[in-house]
Amino acid sequence: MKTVGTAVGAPPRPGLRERKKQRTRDALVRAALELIAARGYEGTTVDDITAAVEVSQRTFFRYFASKEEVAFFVTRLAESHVVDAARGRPPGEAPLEVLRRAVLDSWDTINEAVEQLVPLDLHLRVYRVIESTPALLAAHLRRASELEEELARIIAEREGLDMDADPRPRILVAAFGGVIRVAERRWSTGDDVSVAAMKEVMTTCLDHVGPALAGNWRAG
Amino acid sequence: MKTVGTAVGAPPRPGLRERKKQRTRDALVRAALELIAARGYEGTTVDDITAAVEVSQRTFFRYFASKEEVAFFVTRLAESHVVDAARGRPPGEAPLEVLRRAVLDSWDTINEAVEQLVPLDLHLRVYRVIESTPALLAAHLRRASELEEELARIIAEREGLDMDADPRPRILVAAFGGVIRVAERRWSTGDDVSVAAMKEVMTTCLDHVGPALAGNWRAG
DNA sequence: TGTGATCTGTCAGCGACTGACACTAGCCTC
DNA sequence: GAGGCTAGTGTCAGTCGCTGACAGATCACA
Repeated sequence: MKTVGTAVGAPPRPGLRERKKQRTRDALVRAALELIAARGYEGTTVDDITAAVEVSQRTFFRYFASKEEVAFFVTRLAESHVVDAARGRPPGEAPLEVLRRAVLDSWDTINEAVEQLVPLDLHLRVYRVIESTPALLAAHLRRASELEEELARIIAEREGLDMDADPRPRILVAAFGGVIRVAERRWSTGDDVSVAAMKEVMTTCLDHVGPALAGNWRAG
Repeated sequence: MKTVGTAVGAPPRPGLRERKKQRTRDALVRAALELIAARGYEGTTVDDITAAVEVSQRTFFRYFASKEEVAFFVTRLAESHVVDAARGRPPGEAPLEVLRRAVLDSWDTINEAVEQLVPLDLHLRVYRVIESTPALLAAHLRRASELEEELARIIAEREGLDMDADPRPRILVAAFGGVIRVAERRWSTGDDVSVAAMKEVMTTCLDHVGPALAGNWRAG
């Protein structure tokens, strides 16, 4: 009984108000990312962003809890895709394989979803700013640790374990997460920033974990 | 020719000025940690801290770059001990063993050094605040990642590798670091907060990594 | 069309942090 | 021991991120 004149089952087309909100939110995100990519994070004030979109500062903070949050808007999208992919893995699959496939397979849909919002190139430039800005890097790592907690929950549930009694889900995910971050960094600072390259870097990094943990590796 | 009246080779006793600085720095750290442990991080303003020590806010920021920094003063001590321990490991030892021993063996000297500055119990209470305050947790993770970078450098050097060409040092350290963080958290939230308990938690967590990464672990 | 819920802008204010300046106190030389 | 030099401190003013309170505008819906 919310709207009239729309077919049952069809997604009720949002009203004017909702669409307006969506538009200003998107405009804020785009302006923010553009400015951050160009002038850096600290070099961009919230007033700069709101001036570009012609809204008040107060409005900005009604959409985003902090200046940080807008910088991670796209990243957030990617994270939710990974979680969904992990949830969708077939039962019985080995835990590490679940994580591996969740990350690798979700990349295509991630890029597609990102493009809807901002150019992929812009996102990459912002990502590099995140990696090189202490305050943002800290926030990024905290977000990553929250994502790991979520993934650990999924693994624990799949395996029928109590996360607080058995440390293995968190351990696996923590080790995995550490490796992913190394791979992310190698990819974003490398020459080839294509999706294929990203997958390749991830794969080789993951393949190195076992051997790296096992004993002496003089035989490079 | 710096001072007169002190035997050659003896550490030149710092002048009155230097001692005064040391005293206010220590007083600020102690007051800050006490307040943070009692009222939480956000509940403690810099003005609260400086009022307790009777110095101006400006002085605080000449000693510490940020409010965060003072919260990590003790943590910082511990970190440097771990790095030193890793550097002191005998050549030829396997990389993972270097990290393991560096962390486990340095704990005794860490606690000793911490006690010089503040009661161990206070440090533990502050640590729990760090873990439960988003802003501090983020900073903590960033610091940890810097520590990992340093450890990766040490490993790479020991093994005669170029860190930027060979990802294995960073991968190993990242995986290791992830596990250590899980162990830290398990320990700090558990009942037994003794050093022995800490070592035991670390050991069991580290022993789980290999098996956790390897395939299916239904056999609990 | 009018009524009520939502969204927005303005304003005032807090807390972290910084630059500039003046003042004080330990240091060092003569 | 008086002098100047330097380093440490306090005061002040200002920026930036962020929030609560209020008032006016805008949309939804009967």
